[in-house]
Amino acid sequence: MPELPEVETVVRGLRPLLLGQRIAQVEVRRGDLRWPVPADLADRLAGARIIALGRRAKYGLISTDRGDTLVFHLGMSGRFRLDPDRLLPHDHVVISASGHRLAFHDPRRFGSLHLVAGRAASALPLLAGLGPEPLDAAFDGAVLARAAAGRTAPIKSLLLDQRVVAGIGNIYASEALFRAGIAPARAAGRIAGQRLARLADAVKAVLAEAIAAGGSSLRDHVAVSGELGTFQHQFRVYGREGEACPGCGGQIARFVLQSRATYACRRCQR
DNA sequence: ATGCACTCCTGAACGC
DNA sequence: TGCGTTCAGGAGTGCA
Repeated sequence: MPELPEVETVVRGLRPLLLGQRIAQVEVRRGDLRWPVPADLADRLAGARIIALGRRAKYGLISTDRGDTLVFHLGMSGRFRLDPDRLLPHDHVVISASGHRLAFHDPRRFGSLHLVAGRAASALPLLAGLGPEPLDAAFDGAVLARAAAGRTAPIKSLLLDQRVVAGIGNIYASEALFRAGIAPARAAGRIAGQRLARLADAVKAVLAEAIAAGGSSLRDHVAVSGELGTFQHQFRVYGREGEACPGCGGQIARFVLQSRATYACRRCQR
């Protein structure tokens, strides 16, 4: 569930708690997440001071004064529990810093923790293949046009391809396509450049609004504080099968596109 | 190179 | 009430 806005919300919650703090201890209680937790993770983090927190695509980045960056991915059900009274099942990794204790909690274990040398997100091999950040100026209609040229795959697949643009997931793909008036199944290579420019703008708008709302809390996402995001109340099509389209009043359709639930208005989106 | 089905995992929701 | 089934989906893998 966590897409870019949710990860951004989590990082913004972690930053004031952790910035400048020294990590006292890291306990790996269960290491077989989406990828194995590095065996030396605890040793390399213990005693280090946290000097920066950031985000790249759906990855959170926690850098230390030892030149390492702890990279986390929340997968679908990952979250951080702040100062837990007691540890629960699925609290896989516990980070104890000077002032706070954080448990990385992930029932489905689609999330992951990595430790990489270096600090600049662009230099981290793990993140090397990612496309531009959608909210950066470097992402625009021209980027989409280049990626779409000659492609017969649905435009929604392109939005979900992290090599094309990094951070969009299933929910915001549907929302952005609705705002741009483009049918999710339309072949990417058969969309005019002007419409792709509109799509890039729609991506930026929906992500920015979602960040401002603290992300979307459907099932699993919560901020570090425990606060729920509210953007799910502003979805125009996602999860609204059969409801009235905010554009034309017709019924919003749900269909499966490449084994992903997809929501769209057949009349407004072409 | 491209497209796409499959896979991992668990809990919630649903149907009988 | 209780059981079994379906669904949710990020992203890597493998095949056509």
